[in-house]
Amino acid sequence: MTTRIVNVLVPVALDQAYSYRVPAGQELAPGDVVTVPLGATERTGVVWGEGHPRPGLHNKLKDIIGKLDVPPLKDELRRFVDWVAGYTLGARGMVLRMTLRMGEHLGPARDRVGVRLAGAKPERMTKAREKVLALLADGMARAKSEAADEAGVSVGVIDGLIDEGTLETLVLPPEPVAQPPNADFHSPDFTPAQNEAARAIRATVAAGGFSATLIDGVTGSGKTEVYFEAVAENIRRGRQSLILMPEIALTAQFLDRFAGRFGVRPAEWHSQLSPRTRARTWAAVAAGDVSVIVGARSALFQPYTDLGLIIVDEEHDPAYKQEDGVHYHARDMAVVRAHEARIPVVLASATPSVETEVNARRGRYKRLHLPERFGGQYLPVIEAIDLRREGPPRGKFIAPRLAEAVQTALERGEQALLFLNRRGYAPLTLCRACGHRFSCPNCDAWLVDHRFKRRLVCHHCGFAMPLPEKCPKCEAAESFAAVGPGVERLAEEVAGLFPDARVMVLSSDLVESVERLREELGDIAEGRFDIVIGTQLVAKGHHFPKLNLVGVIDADLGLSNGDPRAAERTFQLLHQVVGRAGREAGRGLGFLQTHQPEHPVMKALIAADRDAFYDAEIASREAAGYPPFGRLASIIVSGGEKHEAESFARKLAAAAPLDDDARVLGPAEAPLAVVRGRYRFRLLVKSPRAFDLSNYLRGWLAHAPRTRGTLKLEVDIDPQSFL
DNA sequence: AGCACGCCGACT
DNA sequence: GTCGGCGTGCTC
Repeated sequence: MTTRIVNVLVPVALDQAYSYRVPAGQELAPGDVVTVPLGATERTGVVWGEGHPRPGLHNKLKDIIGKLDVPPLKDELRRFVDWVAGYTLGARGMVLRMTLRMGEHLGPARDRVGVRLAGAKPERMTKAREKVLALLADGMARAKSEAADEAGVSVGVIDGLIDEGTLETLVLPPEPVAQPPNADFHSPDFTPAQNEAARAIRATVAAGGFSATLIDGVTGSGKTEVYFEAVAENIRRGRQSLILMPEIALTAQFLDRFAGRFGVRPAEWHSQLSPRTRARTWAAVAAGDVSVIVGARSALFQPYTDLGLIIVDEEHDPAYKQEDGVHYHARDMAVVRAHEARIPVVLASATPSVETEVNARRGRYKRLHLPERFGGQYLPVIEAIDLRREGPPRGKFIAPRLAEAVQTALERGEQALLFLNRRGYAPLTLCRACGHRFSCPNCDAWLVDHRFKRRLVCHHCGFAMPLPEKCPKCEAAESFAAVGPGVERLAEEVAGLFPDARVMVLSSDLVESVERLREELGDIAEGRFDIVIGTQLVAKGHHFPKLNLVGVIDADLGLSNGDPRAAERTFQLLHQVVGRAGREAGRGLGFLQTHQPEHPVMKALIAADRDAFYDAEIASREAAGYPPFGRLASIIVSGGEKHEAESFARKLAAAAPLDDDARVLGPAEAPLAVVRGRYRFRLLVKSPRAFDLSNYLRGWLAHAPRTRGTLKLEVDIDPQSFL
């Protein structure tokens, strides 16, 4: 009898599935999760298909060790893994790894100890014991810790009652990861526009099959409530729903909103889950016990048994792009997965990505437009402050007109937000005597002065040093000058202008913990601060009812870096930030301090003419052949030695196959030429939209020289940033 | 990605 | 003389 051979994909950096012998009597099918020997260790892998005996490999074949007691990965998911690997040029094993990140110990869940009344009265009665007995009088079993909590006593009391025989213990079934949501728990009051959108999206879900829908509406227009209707419809049909969010937007506030609509909180999936919860959630998703999961991008790779709907909230958010390991864009892959599974995908945004906007304009995506804010929420009036004509005094960063507006807000007892997307005190420190500039020893970047922490810090590698007494070059004392503003410096200026105002500075490096940040945001919402100074941390999340004024200190900040998405990013970020003004009072005011008020981004924001921005941006992308009108890939070659990295990048470029449709640009020094002591060179590949760029790159790299030593090569299809 | 193997510098 | 640094190459 010949032994059966199967191919098993292991979650390591291998593109190939390896062949293993199936022990006699072992039943295996594609998708089964198995343990196999690999090198010196054992790994968990997935049966990817039938294997065939290959000469020369005979005596190398090892036996499958065993099969795990979890549901097999669906064909649909395996195809998705293959597709993502093929598209991104990542090793298939590394893509599979994302679906198997479920915690190592998938074994049976730890027993939960429950208690219930057994009968016998305790010899000694105490207040605490009375409380426990009263609670358990109904005869129902409860988890030990729950019973203690609810009775308001310590577990010691429970243990005492168990010892006396008053209570008995039993093994409780494991607690479900999430309770089943109720599609009809609460029916929201909708405006006519929302009603129409909700009706349309329910119909889309009911129709089934692949479709892509953009829910397009400003913050406060009820996008979430509308896509909840899609989720509700999908729940009624008994299928699983995935709601993707940028990690940072996955807040308690959102989970509560979900609970308000569906009666229970959804299951969560993100990087901060404990290993145990991770494993249980994975198993529950694979078993079909979870109906709705809300998660960050990695939730896309979960082993759903019957996924019926994917929502991508804030679809334009740059956080959807994974920049390390397998480079993938979760929004794009969500569309692919939906297509693969033949289910609807819903994208939601107030400022869609240009890609999505183009798809909506061309009718490839259905657009559901939610035109206005509801519940007394209004859009702010936006004005530019032309820094060439009415800029602040030298060394200051708040223009007189903005300062006046802040003063007015304070007099009215309202809040003001000053937005500056730059951490620290000043982005550059130089010596006035000799011109020496402090730069990072490991990176091609200036050291940022962080006065609160009394350090000069590199934002790319984390290098930090105290500011020396004297200039390290010319030894001049007291000669340092801070150049440019950061939020800390802005706080100093604000303290000088408005000495009585209560000021809060919010910046990621000043955040101690997520809970602390939540408290601080809560404090702001409740009006315990007058002026908030913040980086992009303040752009999303909490709603501040008393905030009516937003001042953008440097609206041009993101525009200058030669990145093809700079304008889009800036528009999205500033739109979100100024949109925070006046959501309740209806007299929101936003100021953009800019050197280029005629820039399409500024003009569109000021005129509240979003379409004007998209028109201009789409036209310029089309003219340049940039996405979505063409394809783009970047290859970063890096190495510890500059010459070595550069010459390898040149050899790589020289090895590029000739093709009329593929243009290879570079190598050029990457915009961040040195990071963490590694020299970086970048190649860009441009092609028409219809060209299979992934395949071209695969062919190229297969015959390109191999990296040696410290050299590293990173391929990024659809790069989102050129850094 | 792990992990072992292997070849050069400072130490119980 | 060995311990251990991490560069290189392999994993059915």
